[in-house]
Amino acid sequence: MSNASGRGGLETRWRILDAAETLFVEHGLEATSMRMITATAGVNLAAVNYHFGTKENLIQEVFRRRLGELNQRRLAALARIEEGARKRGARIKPSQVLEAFFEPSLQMATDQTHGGSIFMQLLGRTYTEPNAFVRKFLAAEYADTLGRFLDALYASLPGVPRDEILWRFHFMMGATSYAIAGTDALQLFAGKFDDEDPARLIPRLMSFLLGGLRAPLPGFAGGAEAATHADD
Amino acid sequence: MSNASGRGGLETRWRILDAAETLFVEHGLEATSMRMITATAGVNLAAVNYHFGTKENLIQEVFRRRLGELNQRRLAALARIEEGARKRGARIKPSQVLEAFFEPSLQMATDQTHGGSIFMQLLGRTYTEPNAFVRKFLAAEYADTLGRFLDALYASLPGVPRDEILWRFHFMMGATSYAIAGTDALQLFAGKFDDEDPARLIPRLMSFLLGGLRAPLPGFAGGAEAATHADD
DNA sequence: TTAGAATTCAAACATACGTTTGAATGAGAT
DNA sequence: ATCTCATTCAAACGTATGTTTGAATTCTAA
Repeated sequence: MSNASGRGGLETRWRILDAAETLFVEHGLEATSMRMITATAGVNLAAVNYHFGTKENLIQEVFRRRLGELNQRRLAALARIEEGARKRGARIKPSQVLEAFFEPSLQMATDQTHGGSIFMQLLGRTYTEPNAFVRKFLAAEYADTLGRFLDALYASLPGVPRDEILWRFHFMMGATSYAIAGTDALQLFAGKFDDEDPARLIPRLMSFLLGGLRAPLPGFAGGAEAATHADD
Repeated sequence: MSNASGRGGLETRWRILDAAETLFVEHGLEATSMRMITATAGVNLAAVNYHFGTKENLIQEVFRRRLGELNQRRLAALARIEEGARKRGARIKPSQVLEAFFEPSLQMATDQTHGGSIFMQLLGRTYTEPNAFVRKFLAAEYADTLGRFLDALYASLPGVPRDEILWRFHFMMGATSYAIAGTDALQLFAGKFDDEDPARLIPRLMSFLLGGLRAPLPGFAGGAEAATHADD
């Protein structure tokens, strides 16, 4: 092995990852230079290339470090509700699927103590990242989790066309990304945003997402789902 | 005046604006260089600085060119429904406000003939742009329109706390941006996206947005609006 | 204590960036 | 035809980028 605890390679790696994560949120991926990162981290310029090879690899590591835990929490929550439904012999409710997917990210985003709150801002902004390699990497990193959740959602909404479910899931991810990525756009018109309790964001968004999912299908008279109406 | 029709300064300006618009969508604002723009436009490198001064000014011009028309269409639609409601002595319906705001952008985004479809992709991605000056510029450019629509939405939902309305409008903008900015994120998991008719996006999204707006308020028993009750 | 590997460091690498310059070119007006 | 002014052009400007290098330093293990 290389080094023990205090100094040495391992801490340098973490300092770089933390600095990069913060700077990526503030300035974006491309606009954040290696020199900004190493200066913020308090390490030598060459340390990034020594520990990560290239800037692209560093970006991937910044995402991988948090995304793995996030998706594991999501899949664990999904397994839990699937198990509960199996025991009761009932079908999973769509609201449960949404909660299993979106609540972990919202908790990560609003948890002050956890370092992930900065990362969730970054992730929310990066979904629409034009950079090709970042999009490819994110899509690959998400493939399994997203596929599992879509299947669960299909199963929870038997009569509803899969296209419609897919689109609505897409819309929901957009609303969530906005909610997490920052309120800058609207903050100018209503100063009430900042003094709000960030924990209230979760029920607010979940309520909105469920309403959108249950909305009547376009061109249909009936609604997308009849089962839930349980969320007070 | 300087030049007549075919060649000359005016056409150069437009070629640069069109090229920049397209490249900004593909690569992002920072990753698009002056040399890429001028090469695509088929003009000399110095032409950008000659006609627009700096790259930042060019970015602003790219947005201003389309954003003015978009917001004028929105405000015209809002004035129309306000006039109609005034004549009937009735209150404006929230769904009408949403349609007045979101439909013009969706039409611009899905209209193949209009050059604005590329721009709407750009706009959707830029809402979460980390670049400070772009965010400030966009916020200023949107201030009037957004204020007018929020007031109309408040008036259409008396009884509902303004904070909740503000948040939900924020969520709706997120869902819309995602819908417009591209389906790349989900396209990998279901190949059904591309062969869809883009015109169907409008009713799909509008239905989702209305469902989200009408969802029960978090911590309340009743719904945000009593008019619809249409789900399931 | 010493050998050896891992890590840090200052300096330089080649390349790309946005911008500026000054001469060449074009068309319109006198 | 000549003057004039807007525009185009090739070339260079200074600066910043990501990456590499080779020597100095630090830590680990024998």
